Amino acid sequence: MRVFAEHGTDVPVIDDFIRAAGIARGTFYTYFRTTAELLAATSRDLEDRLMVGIEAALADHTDPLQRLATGVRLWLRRAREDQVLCAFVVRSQLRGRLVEDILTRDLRAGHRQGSFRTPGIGVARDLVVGTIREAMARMMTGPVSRHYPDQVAAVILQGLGVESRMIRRLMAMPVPAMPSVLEAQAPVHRPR
Amino acid sequence: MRVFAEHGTDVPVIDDFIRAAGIARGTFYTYFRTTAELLAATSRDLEDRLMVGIEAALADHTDPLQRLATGVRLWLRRAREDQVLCAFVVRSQLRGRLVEDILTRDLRAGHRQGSFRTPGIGVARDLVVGTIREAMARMMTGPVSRHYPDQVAAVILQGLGVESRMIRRLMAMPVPAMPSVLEAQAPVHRPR
Amino acid sequence: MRVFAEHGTDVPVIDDFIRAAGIARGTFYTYFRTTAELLAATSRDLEDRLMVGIEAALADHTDPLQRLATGVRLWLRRAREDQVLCAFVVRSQLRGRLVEDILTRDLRAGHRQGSFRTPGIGVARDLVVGTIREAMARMMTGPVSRHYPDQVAAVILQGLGVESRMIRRLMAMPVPAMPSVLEAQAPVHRPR
Amino acid sequence: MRVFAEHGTDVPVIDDFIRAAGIARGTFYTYFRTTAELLAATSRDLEDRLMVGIEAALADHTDPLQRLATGVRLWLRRAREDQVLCAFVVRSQLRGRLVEDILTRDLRAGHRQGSFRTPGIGVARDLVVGTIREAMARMMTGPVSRHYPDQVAAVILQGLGVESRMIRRLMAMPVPAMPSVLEAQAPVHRPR
DNA sequence: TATGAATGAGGCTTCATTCAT
DNA sequence: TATGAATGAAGCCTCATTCAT
Repeated sequence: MRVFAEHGTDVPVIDDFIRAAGIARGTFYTYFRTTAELLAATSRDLEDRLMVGIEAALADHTDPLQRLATGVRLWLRRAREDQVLCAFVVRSQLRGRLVEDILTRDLRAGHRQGSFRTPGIGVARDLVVGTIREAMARMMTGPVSRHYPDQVAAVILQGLGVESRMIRRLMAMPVPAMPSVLEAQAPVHRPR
Repeated sequence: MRVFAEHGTDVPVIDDFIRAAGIARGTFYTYFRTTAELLAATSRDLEDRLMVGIEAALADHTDPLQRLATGVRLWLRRAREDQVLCAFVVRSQLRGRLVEDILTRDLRAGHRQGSFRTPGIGVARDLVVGTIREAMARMMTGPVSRHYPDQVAAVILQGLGVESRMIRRLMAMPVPAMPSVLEAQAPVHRPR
Repeated sequence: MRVFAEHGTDVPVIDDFIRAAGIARGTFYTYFRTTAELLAATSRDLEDRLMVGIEAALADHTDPLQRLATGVRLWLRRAREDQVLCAFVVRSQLRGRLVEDILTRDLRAGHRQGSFRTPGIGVARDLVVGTIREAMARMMTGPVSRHYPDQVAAVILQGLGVESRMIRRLMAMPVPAMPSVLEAQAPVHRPR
Repeated sequence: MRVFAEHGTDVPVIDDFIRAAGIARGTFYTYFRTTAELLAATSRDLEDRLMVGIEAALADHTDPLQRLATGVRLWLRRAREDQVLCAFVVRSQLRGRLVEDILTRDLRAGHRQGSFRTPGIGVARDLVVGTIREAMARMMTGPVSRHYPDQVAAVILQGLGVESRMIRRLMAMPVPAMPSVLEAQAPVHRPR
């Protein structure tokens, strides 16, 4: 993830990975055929870790509005602490399946119960995903205010049609802790 | 632009351009030193055409809210008609200076006069840029409803804190025509 | 043998053998240092089986003309039943010592007693070996008539100067059975 | 041709060719994608030169027996003077279309008019091709007697059923000169 | 004696860049 | 100013070989 993130416009080459991993050229090919394949595996791994962690933290919440508000705040706070994560997500055009599924489900539920008011689910999703991505692009290039994550979450909710008073109340709530232990639980990659 | 747009993850190579342009290898170097230089020139050209066109259409408007609403609608309508444009912008991470300057100016002005209510200009800008970019990513991959551009514009305005009634009024207004003649006026690139 | 035979122009690699044999990479090196060494062992093994079998079938014959006629017929009949054998011999440029020795001895003896009339032993050997090889190349690529082996044997004898009447008589003789048991007796390869 | 011929068991690598040709690595790929492609082109070129030369020398002859006898003698004499040619043909398993076509035509015609007596055209062809190839394999490894080419031609004709007296008469005839100028007329290879 | 992950030398291929015409 | 063959640096990939288990 770090190698992918650190490389700017130019695509990282296999040499970068083997140097970072401290392995031999040939060893790379025992596990991946191309860097694209490695990118896919890394994305999947990242999504697994991050989204599973957030889901665990949201275990108690059932209200879609609260779930979404808390989920976005958790994601952005986590992102703010990790420029590498931001760079990776921004560069890799990550659109994890798990992210899409959970987000869409909550948007739909919130729409049904009248928490969100947008011209459709798709548009709502584009607002959420696009704004978060742009926020990560900003956090990737430099430090931001401690309040930035919640400010972004607030405009997102505002864009979804949530009332100002409710937004203020949601932002006043404490965010649950993300089980950091999950960070270590990297799924083992099976050699090809 | 088409060559840049059509290339997915992998960066296009000089060969792609000379084949598309029907010129000889050496001729490329009469005009550009690298593909990065060509990309910069293409971006600048695109920005010139698009933003100058929108500015021209907004000539009459002075109210920042109206300017922003109309500008976003024009941009998205134009984008909807041109998948290549969308792909190019999404892929090239284009952040034109002109776009940033005009957008920031209008956001600031609108904020000052109370039209927008967000926790800051930066957050507002991230919402606008991120959502538009995501919308273009969607339009890049397939056709969308005729109403999609205005729906996206509506949630953006909602995210900026504009009242629903006002949004409806703005969306009901006709968009001015973009001087299509500009499309043809590709600024001539001077050989280096 | 099958792996060597199936590979066309390109040389087979160790991976091909371990896959075919169902053994691990490292196990190969317990028995052979290189694929060339394996090829040599395979050739020797093949020669042992084939030539020893033919010699056994020729045990009763002492007349060099009859020995040669019968030996060639046996070889070609055996080859006709086994495309893999043909491919292996054609591809490996096999020139077994045993084959050369026995063939040369019979040609010389037949020459001395006036059965063969050629400008020399070497030329005779080239005719026999070259034609048999070419016949195997033909049988390697597809099925041939049941009579093909004997037809090839006939032109070879004709090339050696044997009279037509004698050729007909030789071809009318039944070929002795090759002790098929030998087929199974693969000499055990001693680990290095 | 020289590079292909000089390499023994091991396949020549692109480096061998660029060194022999005195060109840069990349230049190779302007003309050929693989060494196999180069081999094919070289074979075609060789066949063109050699067979066209022999055909020119046979221009006066119409009798299939005389054509075949002279053609084989010319081929073998030419081969005797050029170990590189021999090595190349033996190694490349060359079976040029032109060779096959002309040979088959003459064998068929000779068969029809009773000059050849073999159990079939295919068998006759295998005898001719196989024996010539084996002769070239011999000439490839070392020098042979001045008479060797004609001796080989003689056993081939004998194998085709030509009478001894006739063979002697044919071998006594002088061989026509092969237009050596053709050697220089290498067909130009078009870049891919 | 079998295993198979790790190794790195050797060969392959692309592609930006030059330059004589 | 256009052309396109030639160039060679840079990165890719295979595969023979080792070695700890």
